Amino acid sequence: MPFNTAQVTNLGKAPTASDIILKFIRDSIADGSLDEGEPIRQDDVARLFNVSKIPVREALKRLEAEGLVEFHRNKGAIVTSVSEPEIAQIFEVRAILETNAIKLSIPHMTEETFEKALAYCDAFAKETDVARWSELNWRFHSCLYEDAQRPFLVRTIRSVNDRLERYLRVQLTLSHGKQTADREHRQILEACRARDEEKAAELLYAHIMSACQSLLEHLPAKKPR
Amino acid sequence: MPFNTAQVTNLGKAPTASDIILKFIRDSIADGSLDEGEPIRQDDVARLFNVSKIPVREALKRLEAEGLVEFHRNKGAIVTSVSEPEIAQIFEVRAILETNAIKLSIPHMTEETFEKALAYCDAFAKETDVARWSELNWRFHSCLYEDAQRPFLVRTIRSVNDRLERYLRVQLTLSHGKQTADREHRQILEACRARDEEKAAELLYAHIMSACQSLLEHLPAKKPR
DNA sequence: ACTTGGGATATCGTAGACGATCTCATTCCT
DNA sequence: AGGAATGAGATCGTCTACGATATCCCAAGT
Repeated sequence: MPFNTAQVTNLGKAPTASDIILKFIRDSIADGSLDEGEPIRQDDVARLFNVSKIPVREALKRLEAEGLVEFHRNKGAIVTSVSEPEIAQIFEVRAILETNAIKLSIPHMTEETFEKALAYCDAFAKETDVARWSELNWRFHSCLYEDAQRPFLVRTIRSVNDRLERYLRVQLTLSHGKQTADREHRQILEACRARDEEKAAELLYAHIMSACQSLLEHLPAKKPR
Repeated sequence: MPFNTAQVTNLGKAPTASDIILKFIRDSIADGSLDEGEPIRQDDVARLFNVSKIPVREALKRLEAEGLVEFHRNKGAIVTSVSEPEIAQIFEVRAILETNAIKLSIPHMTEETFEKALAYCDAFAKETDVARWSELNWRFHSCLYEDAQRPFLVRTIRSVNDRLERYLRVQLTLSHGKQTADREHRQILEACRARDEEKAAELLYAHIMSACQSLLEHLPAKKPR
C-alpha cells in the first residue's frame, strides 16, 4: 500500500459535536468566562456552534457528572457554586491523594523525571501568558506522580483538580501566587531528588493547603443569586 | 393555607426519563446484568422504556463520565472492563481515602455513631438477601466517616466505590467473604470506640486490601472479546 | 402602591425522522 | 476453501418539530 499513513487520521476517534461542545464549556468554566451560578442556555450554545441542542445537552449531562454544572428540571443547567468550606475540603482531598502519590513515586523516580520536572518549573517561571500557568502547574505536579505507575490514582487527582480548576487559575494570578508556587515547586523537587519521601509529602501538603488558604483569603464575597 | 403539605411532592425534582434510565443502567451494571465489555444498544433500552433514544444517550453520557461505560464513535457505548491491575489501584485509592476519613472522624464520634454502626453490622450479618449486602456494607463504612464532617471526601469515596460496585458484590458472595467482612467490621468499630485512630486506620486499610486480594484470586480469567 | 391574572415569549425535554457509518450475510472469483 | 465485493439491515449522531414548563411584562383590581 503506497500511502503515507503517518498523516492518516483515525476517524473513529474524530470528536463528535458533543465532544467539542463539552470541551468548550469545560474550558469556559475553567477560564471564568462562565461564572458560578450562571445559567447555560442550551439554545444559545447550540446557535453558537450552529447545531441542534441535542449535543449540547449531552455535553452538559457529562459535565453534570463531573460536578461542574447542575441540572434543574425544566430550568436547564447552571454552573456549580462551590462554598468556601467545600473548596477547603476539595483542596484537602487533593492533598491526601497527592501526598500519597508522591510517596509511591519517589522510590521509582529517575534522573529523567527530575530533568523533566525542572523543565516544567522553568517553563512555569518564565511563562507570561496567564492562561498557561495552570496547565504548566498541572504538568509539574503530574510529572512527579508518573513514576508511581498508578494511572487511576493520577486520574482521580486530575478529576478532583478539575473541580478546582477555575479557582486554581484565580489563585495563581494573586500577587505572589505564582512566585510562591514556583519556590515551593522547587523545594518539593529537591526533596524528591534527595529521596526524602516524608519531607516531599510534607512540603507538598503544605504547598496545597497554603494555596487553599491564600485563595480563600482573596475570594470575593459570594454574590446572592 | 389549609393543605397538608407533608404529602406534597416537589415536582421540580421529579425525575426525567433520562434520570430513570441512568439509575436503571447503573444498577444493571452493578448487579452484573450488564457484564463488562457488553455493548449497550441504545434502541433496545429506548424500546424497553418506550421512549426515544435521546434520554438513553443522555444517561449514557453521564455514565461515561462516571467511568462505567465507554463511548466509541459510531459504535455506541460498552460497559467498561477493568483490568486486574486497575482493580488493585482502585482499591488502593479507596484505602487511601477511607483511612484518612476514619482518622478525621474518630475524634468526633459519638455514642450514637457507635450504636448506629453496630446496628449496621448486625443488619449486615443477619441479611440473607445477597442484593442487600453491598448496600449495608456501604452503610456501615459511610457511617464511620460521617463525623468527619467532610461531605466532599465521603462523596469522593462513594464515587470511587461506585467504580467497584459490581466487583464488591462478587467479593461479598465469595465463600467466607461476608463472614470475614463482618468480623473485620466489628474490629474496626472496636478500635473506633477505643479512639485509636492509628489502629482503626490500619485495620481498615488491611480490610480493604484483603478484600481486593480475595477478589483478584477469584476473578474468572478475562474472556477475549 | 401592591397584588393578581393573563398572554406572549423563551426554554426545556423528548418524539419521530434522516443521513452516515457499521456489521453481517450472501455471492462471486480465484 | 478462502478472500473480496456487495447489499441489506442495524445502529449511531443529530435534525426539526412539538408539547410542557418557566419567565417576563402589562393591565386590571384592590
